[in-house]
Amino acid sequence: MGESRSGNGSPEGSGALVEVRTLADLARLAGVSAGTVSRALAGKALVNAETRERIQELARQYGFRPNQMASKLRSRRTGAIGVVIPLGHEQRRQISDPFFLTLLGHLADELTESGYDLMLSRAIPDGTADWLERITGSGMVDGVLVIGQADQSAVIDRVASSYRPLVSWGAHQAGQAHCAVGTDNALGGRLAAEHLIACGARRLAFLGETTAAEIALRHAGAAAAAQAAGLPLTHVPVNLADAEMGPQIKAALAGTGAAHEGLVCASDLIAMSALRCLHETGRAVPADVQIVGFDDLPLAQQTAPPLTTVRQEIAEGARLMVETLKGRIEGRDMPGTVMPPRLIVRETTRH
Amino acid sequence: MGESRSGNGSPEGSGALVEVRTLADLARLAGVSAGTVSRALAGKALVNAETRERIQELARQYGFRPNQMASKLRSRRTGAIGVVIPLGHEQRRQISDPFFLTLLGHLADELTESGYDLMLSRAIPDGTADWLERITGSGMVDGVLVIGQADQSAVIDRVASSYRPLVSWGAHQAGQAHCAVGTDNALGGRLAAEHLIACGARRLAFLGETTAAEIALRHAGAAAAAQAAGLPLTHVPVNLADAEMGPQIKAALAGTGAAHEGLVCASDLIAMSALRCLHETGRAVPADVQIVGFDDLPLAQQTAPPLTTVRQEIAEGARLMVETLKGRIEGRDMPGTVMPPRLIVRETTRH
DNA sequence: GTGAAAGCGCTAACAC
DNA sequence: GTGTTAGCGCTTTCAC
Repeated sequence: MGESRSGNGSPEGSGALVEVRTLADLARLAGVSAGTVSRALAGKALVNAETRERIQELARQYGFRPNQMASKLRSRRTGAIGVVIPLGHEQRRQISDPFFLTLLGHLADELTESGYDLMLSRAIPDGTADWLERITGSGMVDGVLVIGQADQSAVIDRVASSYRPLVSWGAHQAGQAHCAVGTDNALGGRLAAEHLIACGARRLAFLGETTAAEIALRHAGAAAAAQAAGLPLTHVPVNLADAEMGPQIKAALAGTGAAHEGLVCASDLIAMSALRCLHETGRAVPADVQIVGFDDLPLAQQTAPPLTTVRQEIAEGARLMVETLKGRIEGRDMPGTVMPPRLIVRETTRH
Repeated sequence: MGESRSGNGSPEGSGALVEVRTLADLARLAGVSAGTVSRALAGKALVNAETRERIQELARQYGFRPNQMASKLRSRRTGAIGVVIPLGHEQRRQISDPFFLTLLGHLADELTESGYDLMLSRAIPDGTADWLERITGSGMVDGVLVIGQADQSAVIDRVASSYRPLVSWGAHQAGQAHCAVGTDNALGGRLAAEHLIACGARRLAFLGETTAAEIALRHAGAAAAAQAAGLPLTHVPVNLADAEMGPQIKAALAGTGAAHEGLVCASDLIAMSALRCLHETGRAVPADVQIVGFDDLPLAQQTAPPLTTVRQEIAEGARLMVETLKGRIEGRDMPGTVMPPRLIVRETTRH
């Protein structure tokens, strides 16, 4: 149910009440066949310019738009891209991560630009692993973008092995079968830790849970840098998705005997939380504790003090994802991309 | 182009390579008719339980999923809701407002919960006013949710007059024809200003551009409260969508001869910017200047000091929007809702 | 340049 | 219970 038509079915300035919902209706009005109307509305060249104009004008008057379902069924092209956010088990049933949301915004822009509609799905991988197939196999989309792999890399791999037009945002791991666009997370983690070390921090901690591959790589990079410098790096697995990060962070920071002087945060959001915890417990940033975030979301500039962070090129990443996907839809075998991260030095480190 | 099937077309553990893409294919395999397969897969009761199981098992083996396009065309029910974000002229071509993104996340949750897909469109109302009709009239969605009216209230009104299943987030204005869910913005603005006044602020300013009706109402509410108290309220029309809010705010605050003591901000984002500007220019919050935000986004708790703000119930609003839309899809004439705002006192005011 | 006809893959009457 | 039939509204050969 639910009317799916706009327009009141009457031509402007006329009292006639002809319902025109189909090509055939309009064809009758124009005195041509449905085929001609179809061609005219599609702007095909084979139609007499004058008839085409007339038909288009008529369509405008009656507010007629061809039914997309029928069109897509017939032409076997949906013009839509599925965008899926797999929510790992650790997360609440809520799309709220500002990084994903920002990426989503950019994807919406890129897809619209390319003439695609965007079908958004929130997937909760609960037991049965067909959350992705439900989208790839629905016949509703020409391709799929997966925002973040969470802990579902295996599922994505499996599906991608037989469904080509799929690109994910995330990490590249050894043996990974699916096409991904993302940042060099290990390098990012290393940059962050090295910067802290260069700024004089000696006791380091990494804040963030490492079930997602991306975060694990950031941690590994930071750990490598710490080891190279012969310094300790504590791992504090705070949960990203949670509003109650504060208590976790405080507990963790208080728990260790030694006060940490340098915090590598798995995301800007965690960094903001840490910033606030330190503020509340009376420790000065960057004088007592130095902090580096990850992502460089717009809000990283708005914190007080502004956040030193490892930038991911989100807009560029969105562009690449869509470009790569379009290539794959056309049958080309586009590779993934690893983008270099960039350290943005602001005021939470003593540079 | 673009394969839209997953599965490799062969049953698990068998070498057979039968392509099963249609109901007819599966019907042949199962030795029944297409109609029966359709009923079995839809879980209809009229099918022999045993045949149903067998068919479903077969479908699973071959990774078969009925084509949604065909299904929807035939059943005249799309199972999708269009979500549109009209970007007013003042904004960049980018969905980035964290309030909208947060609302979008909640809408995605609610719609998924109700079994609907979500078709996201970014609409740029450029000249021709058919950005909404393109969605309502496409036959692709059972209903439409509009996130924010921007300066397009007239267009939404016009479309809504003949397209019933439409609900927007935003303001209720006199003479408004479309169904909206939103907060009592004038009351919110009043609460903010009254609180500042009660906390001792005497020179007030409202930060935010008022082309969108919601913001205009917040301003009006604040202005009314100021007038009732016999106090001045300067209007500083900073642009919401812009990363360069900082300079605008600084210029505006520096420009006026008198230093403002109380800032009513049109959004939490503007409040964060103001917070930072004041920090940079060495004015203490809340000692010198007090600030009230609007929205109560999660990040309002993360600022230093945490933001006093006027809370909008975003999750509840999303739930209401979907509930209202579902009613309208079923033909009921659901009214809109005005939700009460709530002042959340944190640390940017001297309560 | 235009019309007629044949489906796209599915669902829903209607028979049996 | 299940098969058969007739479309959903459009696009696209194929004639003319």
